[in-house]
Amino acid sequence: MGAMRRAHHPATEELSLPEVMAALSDPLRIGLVRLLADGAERGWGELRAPVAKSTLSHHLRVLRDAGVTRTRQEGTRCFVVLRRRDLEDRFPGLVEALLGAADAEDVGGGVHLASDAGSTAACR
Amino acid sequence: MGAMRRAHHPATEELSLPEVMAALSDPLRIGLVRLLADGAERGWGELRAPVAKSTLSHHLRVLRDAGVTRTRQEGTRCFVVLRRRDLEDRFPGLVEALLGAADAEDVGGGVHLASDAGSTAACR
DNA sequence: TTCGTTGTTCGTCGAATATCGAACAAGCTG
DNA sequence: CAGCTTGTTCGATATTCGACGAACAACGAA
Repeated sequence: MGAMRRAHHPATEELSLPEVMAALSDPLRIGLVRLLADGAERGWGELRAPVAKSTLSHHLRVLRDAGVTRTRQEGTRCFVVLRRRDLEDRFPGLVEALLGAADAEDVGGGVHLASDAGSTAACR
Repeated sequence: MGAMRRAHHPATEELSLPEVMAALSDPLRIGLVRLLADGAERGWGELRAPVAKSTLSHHLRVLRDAGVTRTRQEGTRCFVVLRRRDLEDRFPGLVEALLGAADAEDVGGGVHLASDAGSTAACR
């Protein structure tokens, strides 16, 4: 793939509150964070969103540049994980509050895993 | 003044998480929210920020439209107050987390009250 | 009524953002 | 090596955003 040259990944101390807030102000990106909320590392290929792959790549980059997620590359594919610990250290309670609110109104519901049946209606 | 026609003020149930997050992703607006964090209603004239008044008006509008603040008009001047209760109802913990993080790194420190000596160095 | 005060709105600019399709690059696979 | 898969990057748009100064509107005061 495109090398993902210099994946950047800001250090914990470098996280910027406005930047993180901005990264978390897009429904699609909130949806991605919700998917990653369980702490599991997800493969790019598992992610399904109603946008072109280049657009999804862009959003994942915004999250990564802001320090919200960490991307790892393994062979041809890459994996994403939420940097929950780092975020909690710098902005205590922020992610939890966001996730609570986002779940309550299903923000970013268009984003789901490949294994999911139909987004909201997971079971049955 | 410019009438402030149809101040809009979304109802509590209408608050949008992405919109609120976006409103809170600007350093200057975060600074304003920090000023209003004590729950006190502030007059427009008390607010000091390193931008033109039209720009400040714009930011206050963004906050109001997103439902973060409420603006009241009294005669010639208007007053602003943080809609903390409403925000807490819809997005529990969000404002508190934001304020905690913002205070920790003095985000939006350029915004202060007219009575403040020099922003950070309040006393002496 | 004529000012002065106080904010809002307008027009404009440059920068940033969201999106897409196409081209590209880096690893596997055959 | 040739080809496939998987993402990234590159334009190209269209939209939005932040900022400013100037014009405007509403109210109180002289």
